Amino acid sequence: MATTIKDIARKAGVSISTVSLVLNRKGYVADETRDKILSIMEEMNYKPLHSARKLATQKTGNIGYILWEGHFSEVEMFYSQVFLGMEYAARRDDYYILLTTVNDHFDPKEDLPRFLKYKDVDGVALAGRVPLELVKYLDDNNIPFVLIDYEIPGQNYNSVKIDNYNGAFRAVECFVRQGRKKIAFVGGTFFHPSIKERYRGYIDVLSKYNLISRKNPEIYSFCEESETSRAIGEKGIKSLLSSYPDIDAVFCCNDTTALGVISGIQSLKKRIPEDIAVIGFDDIPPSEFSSPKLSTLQVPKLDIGKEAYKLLYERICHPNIMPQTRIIPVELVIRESSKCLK
Amino acid sequence: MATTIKDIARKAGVSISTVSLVLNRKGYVADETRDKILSIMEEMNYKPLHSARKLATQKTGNIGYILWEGHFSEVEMFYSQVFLGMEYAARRDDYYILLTTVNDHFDPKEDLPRFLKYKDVDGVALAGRVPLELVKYLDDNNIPFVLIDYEIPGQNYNSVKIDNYNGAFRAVECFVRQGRKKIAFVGGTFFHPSIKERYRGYIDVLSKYNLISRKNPEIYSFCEESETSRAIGEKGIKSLLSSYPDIDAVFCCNDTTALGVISGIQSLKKRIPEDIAVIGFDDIPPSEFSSPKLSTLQVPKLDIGKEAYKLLYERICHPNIMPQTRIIPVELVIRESSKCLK
DNA sequence: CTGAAAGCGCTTACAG
DNA sequence: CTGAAAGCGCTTACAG
Repeated sequence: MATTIKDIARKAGVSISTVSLVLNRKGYVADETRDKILSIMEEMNYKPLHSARKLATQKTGNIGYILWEGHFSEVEMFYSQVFLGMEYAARRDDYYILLTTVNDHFDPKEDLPRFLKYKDVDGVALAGRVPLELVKYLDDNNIPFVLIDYEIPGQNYNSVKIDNYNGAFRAVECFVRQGRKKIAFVGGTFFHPSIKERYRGYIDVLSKYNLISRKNPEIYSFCEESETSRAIGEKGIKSLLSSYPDIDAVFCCNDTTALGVISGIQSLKKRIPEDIAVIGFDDIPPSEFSSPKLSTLQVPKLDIGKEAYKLLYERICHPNIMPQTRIIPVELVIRESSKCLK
Repeated sequence: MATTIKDIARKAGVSISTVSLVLNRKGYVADETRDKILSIMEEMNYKPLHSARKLATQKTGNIGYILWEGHFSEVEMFYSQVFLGMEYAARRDDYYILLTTVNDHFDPKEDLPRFLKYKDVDGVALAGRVPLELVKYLDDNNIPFVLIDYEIPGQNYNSVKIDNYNGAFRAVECFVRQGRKKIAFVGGTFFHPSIKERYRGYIDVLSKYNLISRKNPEIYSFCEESETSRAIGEKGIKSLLSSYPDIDAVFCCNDTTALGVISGIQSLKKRIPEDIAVIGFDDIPPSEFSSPKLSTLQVPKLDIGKEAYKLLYERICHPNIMPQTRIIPVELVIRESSKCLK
């Protein structure tokens, strides 16, 4: 048998109430008493039993982390890193993070994650694109939640976002400063708000520098209505180059796509960055090892998880505070694929 | 307030004991009573509170899943998929899986995962290479555990392994059948038993077909003492080809390495599979999209997780059963990188 | 086959 | 500042 609060109380010659008070840093306890109890706890290696605590406080001590299955199964380490960031942050408050996935076809009656069905979480983080019905369910049932890298138009929810617009803006502006004129965009479905925002940043730079205008309305962009992949990147750039062989820079909606773009450019025997410069978005691990190494916008994944946790935690503690949005800045990392030409 | 066992009992006109009995499918309850209770539960959407249940049964209802941080942060989706497999299997018994990472430098006093420190799990799955001290800790403390894709020499623990040897054997034999003679191996550290086994399979095929022998002892293998990566694959094949330009096939310790090998071969302007055939191991998602598409040994990741769960569960229920090892078969998937030549 | 009662290990007003 | 007591929602011998 593990040692319990009773054992501590007995050994310290106090009641279990007092032990509980010092355990929870609540109420007034004489310094002397507190120190004694603390040292006995230490000595006996006492750890309160979570299930007992949860039963008494009517809290679950868990947070759910829900990810669309497609995201989890693909090359995306992105949301796994965000998960880790949450898990690190949650240690502070002894929260456990329960990870599960949901499908596209989501019916709240059938597909509700177990931890929601059994009310085993105090709140939920939704990572990336998730079914609307799920969000609605959480909202209707007053379950605190936070959206990560996703937003629902017209709704004001707790959310943590990447600074997609400014990141894209900076990347494309960097091309312009290098004197590049024909800057293409390769991406996936705009169904994901992040991609849309990145595209918006791209367009705004072109406008700012008159690279598109009324007399020059051509936009070199390829967007496939599907999840991003290397394959799409390769296909996209090949398609663009066949129509516009003088493209000299490509901004990609993310690194996965960019790695495909690099392959595509190389298979056409063009040089990177001499002929065409490439910048991605996300900074996934392979980007550092690609050849040439991929320039990209570094997204601090662990920080995103951490912020998401903090937001969610606040909401759990104060259910009535206003929903907040936190924008996480990104950093432009210039590597070989967009090096400045001499 | 959610509905409790009391509410059900009152409405059914029975005691909470009886409700509990039907909840747990225990003891004898009159069919009529049972049906009535069941339908009332359904009607009131009753779900037992896990923390209360856990407190009463002295079980935690959780299983820990521990992963070396390096594995989680790298390109490896492998162990995430295994995790998913466990999570699916665990639904059957209402177990939650708690995922966390550990570092290389592991001190049981400092770095013990929270769920172990607080005794919040009934058992633990160890995925891939984990610190020996951790395994020792679990063993010493009689905490049920299962090793996934890892083994500890000289120890007989519950474990789920990939059929590395036979997979490798089949892949290399496939090269031989195509008439290839100079078959190379590119890999990472043998510190990981799986890689060692794959190498063993490779060598045994060479011996079987007299591709190595006393008068022909040359082995074309490159193994870097580090974690595998695309970079290592690229470096490895370039190094091998500079010494042995007539290599006509490469078996790689895993797909990540193989993708690097492909880049390396392509940068040297050799054709795949005409000049050199390539086979990897694991079947990670990018392998299907590489150009050429990578032949590989498909490892059923979800099944591994499922088996690991089952093994662990049995062990939790029957602490004294003998440790078992389950070998999960793999399937050779021939894609473009090792297509047969006409 | 069913119910009353004790117990799991904690928290939390409340009284002093 | 501290303790006695009730309570959180369940399970489990035990008695009948």
